[in-house]
Amino acid sequence: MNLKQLAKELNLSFSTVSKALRDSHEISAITKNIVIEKAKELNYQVNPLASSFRKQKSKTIAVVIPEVVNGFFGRVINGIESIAQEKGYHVLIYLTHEDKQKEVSIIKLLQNGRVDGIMISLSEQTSDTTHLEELKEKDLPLVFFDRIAENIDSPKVTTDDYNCGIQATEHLIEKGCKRIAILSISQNLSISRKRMKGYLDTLEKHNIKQEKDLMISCDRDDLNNNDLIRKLLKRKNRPDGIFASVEKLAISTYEICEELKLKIPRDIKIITLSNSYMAGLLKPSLTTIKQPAYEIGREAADILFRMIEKKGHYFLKQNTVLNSNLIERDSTKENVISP
Amino acid sequence: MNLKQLAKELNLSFSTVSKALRDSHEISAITKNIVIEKAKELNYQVNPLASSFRKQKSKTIAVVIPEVVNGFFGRVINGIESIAQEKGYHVLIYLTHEDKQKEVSIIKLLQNGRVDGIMISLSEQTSDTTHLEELKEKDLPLVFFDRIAENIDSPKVTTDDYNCGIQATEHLIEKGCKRIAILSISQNLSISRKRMKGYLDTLEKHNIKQEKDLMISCDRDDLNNNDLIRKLLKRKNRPDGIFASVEKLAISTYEICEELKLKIPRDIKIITLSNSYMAGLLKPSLTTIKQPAYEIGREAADILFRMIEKKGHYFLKQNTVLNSNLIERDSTKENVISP
DNA sequence: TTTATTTGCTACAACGTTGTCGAATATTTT
DNA sequence: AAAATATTCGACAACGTTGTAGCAAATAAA
Repeated sequence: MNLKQLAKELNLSFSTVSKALRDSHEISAITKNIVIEKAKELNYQVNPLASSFRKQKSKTIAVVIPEVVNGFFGRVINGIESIAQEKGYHVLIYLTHEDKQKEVSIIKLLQNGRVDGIMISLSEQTSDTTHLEELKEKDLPLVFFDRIAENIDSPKVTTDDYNCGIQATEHLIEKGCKRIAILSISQNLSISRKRMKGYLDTLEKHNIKQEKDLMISCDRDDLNNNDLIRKLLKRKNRPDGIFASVEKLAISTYEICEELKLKIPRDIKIITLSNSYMAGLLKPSLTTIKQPAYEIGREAADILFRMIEKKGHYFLKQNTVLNSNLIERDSTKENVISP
Repeated sequence: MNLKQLAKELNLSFSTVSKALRDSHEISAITKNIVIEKAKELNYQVNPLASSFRKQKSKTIAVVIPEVVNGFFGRVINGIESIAQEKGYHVLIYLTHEDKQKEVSIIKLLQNGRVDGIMISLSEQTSDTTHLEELKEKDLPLVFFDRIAENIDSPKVTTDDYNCGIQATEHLIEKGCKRIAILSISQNLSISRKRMKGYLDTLEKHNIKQEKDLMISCDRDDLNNNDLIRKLLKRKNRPDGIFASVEKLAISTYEICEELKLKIPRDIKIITLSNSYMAGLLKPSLTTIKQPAYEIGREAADILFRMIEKKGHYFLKQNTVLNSNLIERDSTKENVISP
């Protein structure tokens, strides 16, 4: 059932029918009604492939993320999808698995009109961003969230990463930690650098020596990460506080502490960024900094649609920063000093 | 840059160029090379909207799921995406949020060629399935996973839900439970009914009385679920074992046990279906039945692509069942009888 | 009444690609 | 050498929709 057939049924030209269905002012209310009724009766729906092709608009956006089995990105997708559904857009998902090469080829794939806009959170391997600059040249709307590329003029939605670094470190110091390690992900990522800077600045503020040995750079290789953490905790001069910049590193730390018979929070305190609804039920319950993931998704999607539809305000240099909040639990409980 | 322009650059007809790029046998190896080189040089890529339209194939599939902030569905998407990327397909995500009406309208949206195939896991409100039967009529390939519609002849990929029900119940009985409650989700879902049947059959096998009061039907309203669980655990004759058919209900139970000062596993033992990598670190660690979510995604996607491309074998009545496995942890530890 | 203007509809040309068919060579077979 | 067949390419018509231009008829203004 297409326009032509529907038009024949109605004894109208197919352009009249097309316009009637799109509520054009050129068509009288009477004919519009007749057409709409008939369309409903015959269950006519526009062919989205033809329509997209003609208009060179796909009504589709792409979400490019490192992974999806992750409370944070899951919630972001939720936020994005909620706005997309409101606006009648479709959402394509692409996973980079933290692989720069995959990210590049995905972006290549998206350059030719398949999508009207792109939302991306960079892979941790991404330092060079020429593949994204090409998008800008093609005028394809682009919004970054969380893992942004600072050098590209596209709207960005992030959390207050620098402040997270400060909060986490301050919290550990407050709870009595003297030697604080940071488990960070790739320094390619600005969020990582900012969290690190928050950590470093806070140490400095408290006159705590910065030690390279306490700054562990992890990546997507979980086994290797575990080795690094194990080595860290096995050292005679091991840290008494750990700031894990992502949840999975905190979980690994928990496991290794168990393995090494280290008691949390007695021997070592842990704080992490996390969105898990299970954090409070861990053994011990895990102090977290919770990011507003759903809101990030909604906000970023909202901006993207404004860009696509070229209405409403947005600025290319816009950087929307949403606040995270610290939820104190047992993993950073102060040690009671026995008399 | 389109075919016509590229052809002009090459002094060839655009149909020749089109064929050369698609490696047609009609074109000589020499011209193919020339064309391919030029295309690379000028960075030509086919317009996917035009190509899709012409072929009436979008190279896109839809994944319709209740939610995404969930270890299970996240992993399934991972599996789906991995196959899709191999095959050069794109993946659209739609969330129903357990809302039947949303599911229906999403399915309506997908009926007109926007996607080449659909994978779905039903919302818990879905009992009537006429919206899915319409898809069958339109010959749109459809594969169910996990939450299937038994009455529709489309390939299905599930786990051994009946067996899960048996395993979980047997495990609790083995650990000394006498009064076992089941927290199940909507009985609309066959997985739910099967798990229930496994539970009931196992009780019968052990001559344990089935009590309606111990069968709690939960839904997407978390607050209401919590009330139901709270009521269950506050009863003087409260259960000593709980089989939660989904993870979030186990987590709620943990929280309510804490609230009511019930000790797990001493006062009450808990087992649940879950894919969380944090289960082992909960307080106490949570005994789980782990579903092969990633494999479900891969298997279901594989079948869908066979259907779409009409090659390889598949049967409409095919029901692929993958096995889950029980991971015993502390939440179901046997009580030691003090002398 | 005549001339503008508006209203309501139709005709038609895109959009960029793909597949069919036919034509011109080139190659093989008789 | 002629005929049959293969190879290689070009012309062209779709695919279903949308937007522009045009053309009547109806209404308003002169």
